[in-house]
Amino acid sequence: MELRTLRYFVAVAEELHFSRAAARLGISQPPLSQQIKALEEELGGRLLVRTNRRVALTAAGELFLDEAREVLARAERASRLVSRLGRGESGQLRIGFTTSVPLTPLLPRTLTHYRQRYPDVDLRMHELNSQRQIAPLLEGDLDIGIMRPATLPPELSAFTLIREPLVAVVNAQSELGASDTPLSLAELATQPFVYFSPAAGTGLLDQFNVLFAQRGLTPRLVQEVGGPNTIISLVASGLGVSLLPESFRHIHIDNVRYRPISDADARSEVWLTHPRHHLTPQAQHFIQIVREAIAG
Amino acid sequence: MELRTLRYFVAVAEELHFSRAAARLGISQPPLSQQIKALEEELGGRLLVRTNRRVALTAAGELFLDEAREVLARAERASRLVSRLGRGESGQLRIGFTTSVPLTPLLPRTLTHYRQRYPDVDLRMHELNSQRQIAPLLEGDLDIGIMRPATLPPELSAFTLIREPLVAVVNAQSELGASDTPLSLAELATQPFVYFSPAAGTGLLDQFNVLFAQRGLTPRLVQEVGGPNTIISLVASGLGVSLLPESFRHIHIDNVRYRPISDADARSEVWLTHPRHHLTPQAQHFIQIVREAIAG
DNA sequence: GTCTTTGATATCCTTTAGATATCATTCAGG
DNA sequence: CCTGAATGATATCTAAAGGATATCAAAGAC
Repeated sequence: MELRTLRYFVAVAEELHFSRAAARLGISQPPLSQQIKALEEELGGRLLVRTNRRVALTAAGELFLDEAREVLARAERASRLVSRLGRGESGQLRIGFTTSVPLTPLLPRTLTHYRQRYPDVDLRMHELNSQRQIAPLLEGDLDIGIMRPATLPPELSAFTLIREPLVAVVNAQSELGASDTPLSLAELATQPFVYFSPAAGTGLLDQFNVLFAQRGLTPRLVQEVGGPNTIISLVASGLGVSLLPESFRHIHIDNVRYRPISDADARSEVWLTHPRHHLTPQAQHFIQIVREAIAG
Repeated sequence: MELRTLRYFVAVAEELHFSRAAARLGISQPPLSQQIKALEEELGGRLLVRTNRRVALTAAGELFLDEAREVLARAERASRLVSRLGRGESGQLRIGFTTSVPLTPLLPRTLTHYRQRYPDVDLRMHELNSQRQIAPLLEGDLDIGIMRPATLPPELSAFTLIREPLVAVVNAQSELGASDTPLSLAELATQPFVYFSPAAGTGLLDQFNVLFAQRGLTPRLVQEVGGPNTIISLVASGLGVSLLPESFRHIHIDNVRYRPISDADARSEVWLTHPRHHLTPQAQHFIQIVREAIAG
């Protein structure tokens, strides 16, 4: 017994007429008669009484009609549900992101598009620093990570979403805060620094260290903190200077001034990171949309 | 999508191993891979992730596994239910019978056998006189009628279950009640008669009329009654004589004596009547068993 | 009685499922 | 790091099942 058989039987039971049912099914009448006959043989009893040019259901046929409809409905429902899920039109999408990412227009814009295109996907956003996104990505607890550059295990793959210059964060009342002109890293390194602690897990710290090390500079850290907002606050209070991606310019705080960096390699990136293989369809769609947003 | 596809998918999802699943299904591995692939294409998404010699379910696959099991279970249930009903192992059987029938051992014996063989059939016995069984038989409200000979419409068919002699029912105190020897219809016809009214609907009345008319006898009816028990009671009270099938001998009432009839054609029959075509399987089985009981 | 309707039957063809042989990938173990 | 076993994918062929066409048989309708 196959679903086709059930579809055929339901058609005949509804039309009570083999030829009409066959036309409805888009097949010719003889195979339909044969299929019904085979079904009756398999079940071991008549489902239809073919009498004097009239077709009627037996008691068994009545019962089977109900049951067959039920089975077909369930099968169709299963197909629909799984199809939607498999096509990434439902289900969920779990995205990790760092603090700085919502400051750029790219992510909000992408999320808006994605929501419009896939309104039935349950979108779960998790604010996590770069390091803390890696384990969930590996374990399948996160589908996509949006993070600063980091050393990734080979199971993860990434591409650059945003490339932005670094800017100096200085106190407006301080010596360096007197101007808006570009500043070199060497100049900046003369000042006491407020920066992330290694425990903060951000990829920016690595970049920071590399940049200064390449120039033989060792800035004096006066305070290690956990988050960029704290950095900016402490700069505002005059504790020292800092170096952050340009998107933090969106954070306006009294007494804080952002100055461009003249060094050409003082740039930072935002990565989209994902498991190298076996992306969920939802994640594939998200990546598709984010790529469109970058291109457009 | 067919049930076979679902069975295949469930096997793979349970084994998480194509070759083992194929072995379990009794097919070889390549067609199984192809069927799963085709299923995934139809649904528009992956159900299984084939990674490094390990097979795992996707989210869509997990969902589809549940759904597929459900569909298969329902289909099997439908098949089982309908099969039982269609084979006459469940459902119901409605039998009409006249008053005299339970007096013979045939019907109780047949019912016992039938119940043993088909314990799940809902057996409904309706005590109805011969005439009143015809309409329900025609309209499908009765599957089988057990009745006295009657004129049947062509849609009904009958065969003889029991052939039994008629006996005179006489009052023990009366002149005819003095002996047990055979009596002729002519002798009996000299006495006042107690018999069925035409409204009683019994086939016996027709036979009665024919028997006497053939001999040019016109017995004097002193009382028309509705049922055989009333006839016997009235004979007991001395109102007259009567003529009944031998099975009524089982009814022992004081002052009533049964005497054989010497006329060879003074016999009656019990018929099993049924719709000529389209017997339900339950009815077919009952007829089969009743025939065995007659033969054995 | 003849014609039309309608399901069943017979035969052939097309499609699809399944078998066999082989390949590609991966991972275990030396 | 290389070799070999394990395992799913691919290619090709065969067998079976589904479906089409032609025709028949039974039963009402006129």
